[in-house]
Amino acid sequence: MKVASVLIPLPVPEAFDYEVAAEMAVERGDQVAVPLGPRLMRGIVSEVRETTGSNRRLKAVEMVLDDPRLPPGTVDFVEWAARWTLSAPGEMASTALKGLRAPRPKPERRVRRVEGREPARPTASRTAVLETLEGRSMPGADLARAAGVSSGVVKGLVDDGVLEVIEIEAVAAFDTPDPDHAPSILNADQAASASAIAEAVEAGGFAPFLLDGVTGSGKTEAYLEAVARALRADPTAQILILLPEIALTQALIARLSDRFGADPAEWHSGIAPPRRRQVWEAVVAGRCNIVVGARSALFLPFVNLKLIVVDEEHDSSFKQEEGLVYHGRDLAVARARIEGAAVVLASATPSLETLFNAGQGRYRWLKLGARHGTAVLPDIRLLDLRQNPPDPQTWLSVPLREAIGETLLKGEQTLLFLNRRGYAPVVLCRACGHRLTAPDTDSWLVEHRYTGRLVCHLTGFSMARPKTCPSCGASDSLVAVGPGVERVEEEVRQLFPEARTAVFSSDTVPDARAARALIQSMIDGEIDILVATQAAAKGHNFPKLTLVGVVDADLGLRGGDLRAAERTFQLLTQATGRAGRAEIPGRALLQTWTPEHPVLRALAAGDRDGFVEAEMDEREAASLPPFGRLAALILSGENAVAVEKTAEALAQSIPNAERLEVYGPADAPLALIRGRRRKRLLVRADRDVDLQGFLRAWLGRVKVPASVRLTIDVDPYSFL
DNA sequence: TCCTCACTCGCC
DNA sequence: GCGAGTGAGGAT
Repeated sequence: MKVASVLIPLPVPEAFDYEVAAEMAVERGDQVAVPLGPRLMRGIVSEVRETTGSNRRLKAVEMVLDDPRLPPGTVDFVEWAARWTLSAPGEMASTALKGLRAPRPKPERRVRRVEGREPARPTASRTAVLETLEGRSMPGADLARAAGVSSGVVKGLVDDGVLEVIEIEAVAAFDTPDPDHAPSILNADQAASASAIAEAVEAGGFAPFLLDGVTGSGKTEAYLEAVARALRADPTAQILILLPEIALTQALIARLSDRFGADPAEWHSGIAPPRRRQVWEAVVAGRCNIVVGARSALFLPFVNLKLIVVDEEHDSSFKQEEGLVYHGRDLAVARARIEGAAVVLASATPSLETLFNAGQGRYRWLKLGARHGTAVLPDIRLLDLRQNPPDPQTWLSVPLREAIGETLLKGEQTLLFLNRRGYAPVVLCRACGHRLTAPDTDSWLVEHRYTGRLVCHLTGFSMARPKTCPSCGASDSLVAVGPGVERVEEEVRQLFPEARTAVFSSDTVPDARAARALIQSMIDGEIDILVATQAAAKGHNFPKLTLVGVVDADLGLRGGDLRAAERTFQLLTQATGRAGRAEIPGRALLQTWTPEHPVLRALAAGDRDGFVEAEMDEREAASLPPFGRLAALILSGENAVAVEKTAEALAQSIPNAERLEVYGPADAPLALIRGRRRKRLLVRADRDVDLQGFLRAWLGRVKVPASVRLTIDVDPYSFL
């Protein structure tokens, strides 16, 4: 008997077996319809085998669906990713079918001439229509407009049988990229890096690289040259370029279009579903060479994947925290290994994990030298707020104000960086000290003056600012505490009323189009002072920007997060790297209360190696990543007792293991979100311990009731 | 004694 | 994810 294992998009731990009728041709990767209980479900065949029968009576595969078969590498990858993240393989598999959810784009209806038919009554309008059409076909409405007649005339000709309506299936054409369209002139470092990558692609097989170069050193040109050479060697090669954020895709797509004379395919959650379907079908058919996308593009059904680039690889946006929990960078390396492809992790501030792998020789380390052209790294200085404290209720110290004024006088631009949305991060009552929070949630409400509302950044809850304190009832007692970008902009406008200011945050820039518009007006010099969250710290190039002021360089160094120092270093490096990218040298001023902090000292000295060395030593001493591995278990539920009991049950059944410890259960830092109690356990293991195996054994011993949700986060980034 | 509702389990 | 099965508690 022939049996197929089928991955079904449900939270079940394994594939289900189905009998395959003798005459039915089924292969691994096929999409099939299978009965499950009373329903029919779409599934993906993970294995087909001959058996002599089984204990269990199997249902039969209903039919093989007409949709494309997933390539073997895609199925391997999905199964590996499910094992790695301890998630249901069928759910992981269904992410590889995301492109098929939408209907195909509607076929276009056009009219064309029917051979040999003439209008019975050739009026002037009808003749005009037929002359406009000539031998072509076009949409009826367009034809009527072009001929200067109403659409009724065209319809009349169709009714007469002179014209006929045809439907044209919209098969998206992806132009073939031309590797020789507009090559860049590379410096020696760039050329050497591009060659190393290209040679690995041509040789075939898994080859991981770290492409390491400061902002402006030309990483993009280097990897695009490698892409060009890969395409020259194999015109059917497929290349995936991953970016941490959708907002960055447009700029890269424009560069790819310039370089290759063809638009790459774009893939992320912002793309309309019918278009996604076109991209998905083109990728699986090998009709599309280059895809630029967010982390979900890793699950596309590539048939000849040769190279993956993970740009800004250190960016924690690659970590998906909701639904399936995975890290796009780590999965990119895994996919490359499975497909036998090259993978390039590119960054000016690589993650410690990647630096560790490069240092150990697991990744080839490609270094790019100085900035392109004449631009030099900005002069970075710390402003000690203990010596220059800002006035009460203001956040800009005198030296920073003076620097902004000088920059303004010279007609150059300033970026003030503060990684805090809204007007004020906390609203509290002066009468009773109560801090306003969202209902049933432990996180503070942030005041937004533009919208006049108090917003919870965690749950999205918002409310009008109350007149009286909800806790003690005092009136006019609520005060906004601390600065957000809106409040800093208010201060700037008071100090420099003549300056043109703008705020760049996810509130003022809700989508990619708005981001592009704001970035363009910055480039065009229509803004003098831009106050921005991290949304503007990444990847953009502002030629007239010469001053970057970091309002609160200590933000992010507080708190016990494993990666707090690393993240701060990366963010501030990116932010200060915005200054002076063109002809004019730039400077960066960092306001801090702790100028002696090693991260800030390393930053001011431009000493990345010094920072990395110090941070690596600390991690090694504590056996934390990259020297050890972590996994977090988060239990949550509305029933606090059930959550508590489950956490206790887990703590009671920890399997024996060497070189591995379990911490907790403890209240999660945000112990209450949307009325759900949260408990957390943390596992630390040495690098060579089978962490996933341990977790599987552990979870096999404990029954988690349906009222409690268990989230497993292997290699966690967020410690909430 | 019957009915409702919340929860649990299996689905191949 | 969904439907069938189960058992406790309430109204009749």
